[in-house]
Amino acid sequence: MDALDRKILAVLQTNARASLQEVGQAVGLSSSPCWERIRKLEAAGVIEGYTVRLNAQALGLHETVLVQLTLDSHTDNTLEKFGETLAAIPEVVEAYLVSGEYDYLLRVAVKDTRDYERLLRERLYKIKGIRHSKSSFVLRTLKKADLPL
Amino acid sequence: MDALDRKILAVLQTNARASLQEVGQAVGLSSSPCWERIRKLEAAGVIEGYTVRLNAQALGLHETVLVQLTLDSHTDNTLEKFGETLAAIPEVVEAYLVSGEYDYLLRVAVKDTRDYERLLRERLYKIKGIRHSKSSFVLRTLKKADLPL
DNA sequence: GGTGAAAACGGGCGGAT
DNA sequence: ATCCGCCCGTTTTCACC
Repeated sequence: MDALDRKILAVLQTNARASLQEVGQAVGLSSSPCWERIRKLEAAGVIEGYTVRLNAQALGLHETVLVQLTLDSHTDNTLEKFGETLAAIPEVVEAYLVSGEYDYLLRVAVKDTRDYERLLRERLYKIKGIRHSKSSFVLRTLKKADLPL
Repeated sequence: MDALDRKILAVLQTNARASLQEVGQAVGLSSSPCWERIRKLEAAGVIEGYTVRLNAQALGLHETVLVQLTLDSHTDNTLEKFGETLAAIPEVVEAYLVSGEYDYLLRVAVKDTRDYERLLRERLYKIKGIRHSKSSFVLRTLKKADLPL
């Protein structure tokens, strides 16, 4: 992982479909060594995969909600079960176990507030051991950036 | 945007580098209409671009911090200036204006706690008009998923 | 670790159904 | 609107530096 690798990653972050020649040109290399480096970055697990950046609005996902959760118990078992439960809820896009006054933060993407109410009632509140929950609706997304390199 | 388009998007979410033939096979179409549909989804802005999923750990970004911020003022001007300031800080990966008891939530990716302390001192605390801030360190990432389709 | 060229592959566009 | 096939660019390999 040298400076050239980071440059390559930066290019791929902005356009993962750039041809190897474009990548090479951008970093000052020909296509073959670029390909070799990318292959190694994939093998090393630095590159986990390639995705598409989608417009949530265009897909009808008009509301994003940030949910703070506190659980009753904090055993290994609880954490694992909770993780599995969240994994099964497609609307839960991100989930973090955090330090501080609450335990978990979720980012949830839903069609509208009615959809969120249903999710809360039928999915989240059905989870055993939730002591407390607080929902904050996203009013505006100010930034959504790639990882700093 | 029909069911086929959603299927195509689902395939691209898991692997944006899948060949058109692979995508076609997965959705039950040949490559040409797939390409046509993808082109239209790009033109319509549903597909905003293609990125690479990177392993933050492997890049030396060992800490993720969720920062709650409250500002003094809430005018249009304040919001805009604040947005521009955040845009210039590469470690700020996500930033939301939210409803509730605090105003903004940031997700910040840094090398370590020392790095975060520097960011806080040299960048965030330099922002005029911050009334309050609260940092929560991510102890475990439970989920990082694509948008639900 | 880099280049450059050759072979294999897939994307991009026509015409037919 | 989907399929088929042709052509050209790109990916991937390989011998050489």
